[in-house]
Amino acid sequence: MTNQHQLQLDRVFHALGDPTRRAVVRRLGQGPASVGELARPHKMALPSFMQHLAALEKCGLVRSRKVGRVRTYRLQPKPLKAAEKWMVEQRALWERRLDRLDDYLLQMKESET
Amino acid sequence: MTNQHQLQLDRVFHALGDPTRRAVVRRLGQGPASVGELARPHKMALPSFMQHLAALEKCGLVRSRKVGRVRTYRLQPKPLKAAEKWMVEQRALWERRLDRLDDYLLQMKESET
DNA sequence: TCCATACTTAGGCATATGACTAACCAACAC
DNA sequence: GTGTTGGTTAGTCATATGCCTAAGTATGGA
Repeated sequence: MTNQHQLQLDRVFHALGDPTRRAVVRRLGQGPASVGELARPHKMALPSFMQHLAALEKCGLVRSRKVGRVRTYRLQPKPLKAAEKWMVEQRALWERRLDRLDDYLLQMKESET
Repeated sequence: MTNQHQLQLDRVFHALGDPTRRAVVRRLGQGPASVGELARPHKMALPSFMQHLAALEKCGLVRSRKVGRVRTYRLQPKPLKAAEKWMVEQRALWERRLDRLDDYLLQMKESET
């Protein structure tokens, strides 16, 4: 695990730690959308909302392209997968340990007889 | 999805958005540990480190119990699973959409002939 | 050309975060 | 009971975050 990846994970998790930004990720799961479309459901000044978009783009969860005066955002799968991977790995380790613990306790129980 | 759950997710993701706290989670995956044990690998004043533990406990990722003068922390699986679930769901939606898109493009291609 | 649309930039402000030191308890261990 | 260990509280400080308003830019349409 390189430092770069660590920093990336930091940013991704931090980005997801906000309901507005998670809502944006959910929305973009349905397909690309413009700044205006994304902002509409959130009662928040546009510049404030754009900071959230910037955070999402900075951590790579999202990409944008401007055509004419419209900027369109789309979801980017890799960072989400990386974060998911981290959690799945953690859980795997944790569960493996509990399995070993079960074995151990089982052996204890058997050796009682 | 209740507001409570939202808030919980906010806190969990935020908690994971810090390398020190992720390291603690990884460490606790191996089994419970005391404050001192957890703190040792991190060159940071103890009170600073304890703030991280507090953050982890506040979002439910971790629980602690004090016996004598030693406080022992253990991992708590539920919130981690909740966060993982959110991500898996997101990815599922996103991939389903891409599948439909593939179908669509495929149909376009077929109708060309 | 003139106006509306769709963002963008600049700047300000309150609160939250993350780190520190210093001083403080509460159990052991002698 | 005196000192040591393990943790806790209190208080300070710098920076980051998240929101706002006001003003600016650039595109597209009439």
